[in-house]
Amino acid sequence: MSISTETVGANAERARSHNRQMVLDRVRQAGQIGRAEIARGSGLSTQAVSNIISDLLSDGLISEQGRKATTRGQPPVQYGLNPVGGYAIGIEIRPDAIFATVLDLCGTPAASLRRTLAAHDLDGVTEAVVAAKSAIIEEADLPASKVLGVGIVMPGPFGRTGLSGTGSELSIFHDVSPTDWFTEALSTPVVVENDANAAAVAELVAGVARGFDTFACLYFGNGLGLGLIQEGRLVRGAFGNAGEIGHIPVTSNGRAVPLEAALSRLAVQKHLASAGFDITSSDGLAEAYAARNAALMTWLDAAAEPLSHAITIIENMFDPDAVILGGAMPDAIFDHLIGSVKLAERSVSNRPGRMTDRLLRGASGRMTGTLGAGALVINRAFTPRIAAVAR
Amino acid sequence: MSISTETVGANAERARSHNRQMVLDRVRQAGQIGRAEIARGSGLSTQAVSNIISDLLSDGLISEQGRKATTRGQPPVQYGLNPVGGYAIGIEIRPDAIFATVLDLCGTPAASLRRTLAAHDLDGVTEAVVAAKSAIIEEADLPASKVLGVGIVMPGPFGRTGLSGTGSELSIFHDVSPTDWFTEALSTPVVVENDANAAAVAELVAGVARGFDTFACLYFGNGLGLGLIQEGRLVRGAFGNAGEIGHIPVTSNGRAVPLEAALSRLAVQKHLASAGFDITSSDGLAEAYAARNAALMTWLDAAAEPLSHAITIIENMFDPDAVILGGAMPDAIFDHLIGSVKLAERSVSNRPGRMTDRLLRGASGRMTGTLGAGALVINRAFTPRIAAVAR
DNA sequence: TTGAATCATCAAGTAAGTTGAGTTAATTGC
DNA sequence: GCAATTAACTCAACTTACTTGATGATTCAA
Repeated sequence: MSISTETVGANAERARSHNRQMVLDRVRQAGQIGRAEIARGSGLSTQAVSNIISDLLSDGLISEQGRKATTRGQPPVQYGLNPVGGYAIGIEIRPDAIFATVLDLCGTPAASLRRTLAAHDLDGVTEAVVAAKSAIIEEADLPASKVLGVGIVMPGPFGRTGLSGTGSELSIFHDVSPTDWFTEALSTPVVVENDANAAAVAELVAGVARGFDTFACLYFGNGLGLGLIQEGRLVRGAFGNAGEIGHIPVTSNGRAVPLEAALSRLAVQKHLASAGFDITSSDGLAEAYAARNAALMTWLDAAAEPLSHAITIIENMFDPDAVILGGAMPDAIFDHLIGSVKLAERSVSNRPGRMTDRLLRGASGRMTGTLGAGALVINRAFTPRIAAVAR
Repeated sequence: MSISTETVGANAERARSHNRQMVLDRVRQAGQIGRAEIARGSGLSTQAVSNIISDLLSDGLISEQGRKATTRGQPPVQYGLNPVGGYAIGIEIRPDAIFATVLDLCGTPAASLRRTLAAHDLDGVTEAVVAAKSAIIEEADLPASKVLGVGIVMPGPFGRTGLSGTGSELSIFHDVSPTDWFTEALSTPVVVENDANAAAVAELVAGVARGFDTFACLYFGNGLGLGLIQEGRLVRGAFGNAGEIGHIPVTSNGRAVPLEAALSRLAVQKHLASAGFDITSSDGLAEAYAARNAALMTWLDAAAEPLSHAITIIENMFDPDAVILGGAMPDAIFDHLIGSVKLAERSVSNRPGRMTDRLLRGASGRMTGTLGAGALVINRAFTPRIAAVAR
């Protein structure tokens, strides 16, 4: 049952689709770019690029944006993404609610909604997801033709593993492929990932990881997850469960505990509860931090070390451009952690002449999971597909 | 200076090259396979596959191997790799010596040699590598046209990092790209990787990882490295230094030490030395193990725990098909470790219905680095290239 | 023995990229 | 100010490599 990817052959049709997505991706990465420049960078002739650009123009995915002043010669016409050329729907399934959002091509949210999740069986969840899709399409008034697909984010790990029962995973999908299931139920292209992977893609598409090729996103959900991007693609593992960093044992006060017992949203809530504070919302945490709540500050002091440990593991295992913190914590708390953590000197990431900090705060805020769901779809629209296709 | 990959456009020429490599890879993976089956699996027409097969036949890369008995219809002609259709040269640069080998298309060694390495400056090393290449070509009597390329393995990490000076890395390449340097010096296609990555590819091409898509190879060099394969490709990190697992701190006897201080070839040698045994060769270790040397057995007992810890980290971070042990340890010692290590229950890899053990011993023996150097080239010959090209 | 199923080849057709000549539009240098 | 230079862009013919559909080959099953 391992996820497997298979390389497919190239024919004219697939080559065209590949080239279209490649050109689109170059336009996105550059912001504005001309045809000749794309041709130089891609190894295609300017004529081929010209034809593809004219396709993309008539599909409304890109728009002409003036000419660029150059040193000599005819100034190249610049093209940029047309944000309203396509939309992605992102749906996040949380234990208590379903969140849905619509992102435009640039990854900017155009609408969003929240529905409490009553039933937790397969049919109930499916129905809720289908309803959320219809509702958000209606709310944003999207023509069906502009919907690129639906991204769905749910807690991992997927399938039966040794971690089953430790988190908030959806056991209703233990024996059903969620991707196949929702593709069927929604009759649309569907991408399914866990929250940490989605957060990483959100940062790649519209966050601080724009321009990065290889990075890691340490994600604070209820537990602690890790989204890994290598050469612009998700590192998913053989069964889609890579990045379960929260379950790595660390020693805390001489005892071996899972990392997420020391470093996660639940960990801080538990610590605060034991000090008599019942704080469960992000706003509550932000207020407590603003008020310099003593229990919270103690926890933050204690959290710096396991965080440093986690980052050392990530850096030495992945050699990323940077590690990004994301998820269910107020920005102020992330900033505090980033300021107080002592990064290891013995790390492959401790290199002279770095262009960015080793540790960054994500830009997607606390809705990063839902935004990430949409970002998965956007990302797929920009990813050329000859070579490997998941099956 | 980060390694960057760039997606290129598809044209007829690149599509053909992609398809050739894809077909070749399917032939390799299947052992024996017919044209129609390749067509079904690849999404190409049988006619297209037929044309490519006839190309590969006339290049001598594959051979006809009879017809397969089927239930009905004309029995398909089967094709398999022709081992003598191409050769890869693998060169491993160790601190004290240079090893070279020639592998045929199936990854079987055809010749090998060892040269002591006198000079350690850039020119000296370069000269030795160039000489090793000529010598091994002469020894194996290879026609130039059949040489697919040269794979070079050297200790990492590459470039200036926070780990500089802790291992046996080649500091002469701190400010030169080894790939560019050797491509120039050898005027052949060159692939350069560290020993752990090469070991992983060796297992993928001709070892126990044949058929795996996503796995990890824990490599005992002087230190401890990790080679990661995800969807058939190396996970290299932003700067080619992913997998430096040996530098992750672990607690041993209450002190934080790098993992490789507890678990590596140097670690066992040091432990034996402190007990009065001067054992530095693999044969020596194997003898000591056969004799149940008390100091060695103590070390092995103590090593089980850090090994278990390392595997837990790898499994939860990568969700691999399996973890493979490879490198500079006698098989008997690996087997002992595999038998004695207690794998964590709380792991994404602890799943019901597994097809393989979670922990396997590599098949390449102690020359795995050198074999891996060749395997890098073999692997590249089978990897379709539209999509991403390193630059 | 005939029909179904599958593999295989041929020849014509087609999609998509390439090539090379010619046009457009800007800067540079006299 | 004007010609030369440079670079972007377009058109039309050409090329490559895959697809399609017809035909034949080979085997098993009824």
